[in-house]
Amino acid sequence: MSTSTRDRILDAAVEVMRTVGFARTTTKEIARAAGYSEATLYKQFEDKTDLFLAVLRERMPSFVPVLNRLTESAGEGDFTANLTEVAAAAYAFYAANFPVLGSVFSEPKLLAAHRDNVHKAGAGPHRANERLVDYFRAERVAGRVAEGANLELAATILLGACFQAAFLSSFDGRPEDRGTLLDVGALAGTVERILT
Amino acid sequence: MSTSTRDRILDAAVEVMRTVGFARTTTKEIARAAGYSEATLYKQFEDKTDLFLAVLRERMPSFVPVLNRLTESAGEGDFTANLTEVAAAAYAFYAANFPVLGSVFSEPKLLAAHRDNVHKAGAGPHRANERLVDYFRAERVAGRVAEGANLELAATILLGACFQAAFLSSFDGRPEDRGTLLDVGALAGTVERILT
DNA sequence: TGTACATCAGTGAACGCGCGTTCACTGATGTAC
DNA sequence: TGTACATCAGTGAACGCGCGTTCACTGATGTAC
Repeated sequence: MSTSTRDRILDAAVEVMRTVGFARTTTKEIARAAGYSEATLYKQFEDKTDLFLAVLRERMPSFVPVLNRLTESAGEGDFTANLTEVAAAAYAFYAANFPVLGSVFSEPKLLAAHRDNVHKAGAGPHRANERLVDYFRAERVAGRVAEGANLELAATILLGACFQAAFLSSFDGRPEDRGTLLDVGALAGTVERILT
Repeated sequence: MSTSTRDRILDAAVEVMRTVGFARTTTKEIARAAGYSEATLYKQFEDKTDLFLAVLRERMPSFVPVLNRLTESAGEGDFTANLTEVAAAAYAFYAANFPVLGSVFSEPKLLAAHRDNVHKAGAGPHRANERLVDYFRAERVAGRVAEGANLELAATILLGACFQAAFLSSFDGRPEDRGTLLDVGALAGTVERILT
């Protein structure tokens, strides 16, 4: 089972975006990286915007599966360890994708189209917050989260801290130094205290 | 005292960036918005990158002054009210500037040059976190913050929550709805509890 | 005062370049009889 | 089996356009005598 032409183009596009940046991601560069002529891109996609939207839709990973898995096994494992896992996954995701995510804001038309796509699919960046709240709710049922706790705020705090730390390390050009910039363990501990 | 040609160009550039987006901010558009010919841009700036760097350096506001003022009057006023003020200022700043800030990631060369500029000036986005820690430290001296509190984490939590909320509202295209997306008062209260 | 010249902010029109996009084409593979 | 034709993934070369940039120029203002 070899990968399709379309898949190879999408892979090439996301690689070019990551290496030379969104603004320099031209049809020529994508074709070159994919090993096809530019004309082939236009057999697979209507135009450049269509190709970009497909990359955004089909090549952006997510850490929502981590949240779903935790929700299913709520009440099990060490609570702090679970929160640490969420924070680490969130940080890794944001740090890996901040440059691409941010770049989309440079083309308002593309951003609007992507937002509509994502909205129709019931997805979007706010989805992570909602799913984290779902997990907290499940833990509340399991008795590990207090009744009066502000779940939305706790989720914003946990993900927001990871998001900002990822932004700072992307800005400094070193997306790897997660340990120095954010102590995910301490963050998890603090969020746990907020929830209990 | 009329504004200089240079100032008018910078004002026009930042306006165009905000209205049509970074990718569509061409020399033609800037000249048009400023009321000059394109040639005039090149009398004031070496090239387009030089102009963009000047915009980033001289036209990006900051909420650091808010933090400095609070630090100077540490121990005064209501602590929660102070934290709420910080959160509101941070949210307003991030929401207003996220599109431009994010767009810079689309041009890695520009990002690197801006990072160096900002680094030489002793500034940068991490500066807000540092100055907030300074404020917390001053409040610790004033007796309103506990000795063992993790000040860096508290700062990341406060600013990170604002940052992510600003991102979400920018993504949804409505940078104004601060009230619905983030309860700055509840956030301030939670951060205060972390610190005491 | 008038006159000659220097300075300087600003411009119209052109430039080469690289972009996204298209078109007529090729050559390999599959199919019918 | 060979032959004639259809299909289809992929391309080389060109296209018009809008970009950033430059150049020779203008016309108003300042200055010297």
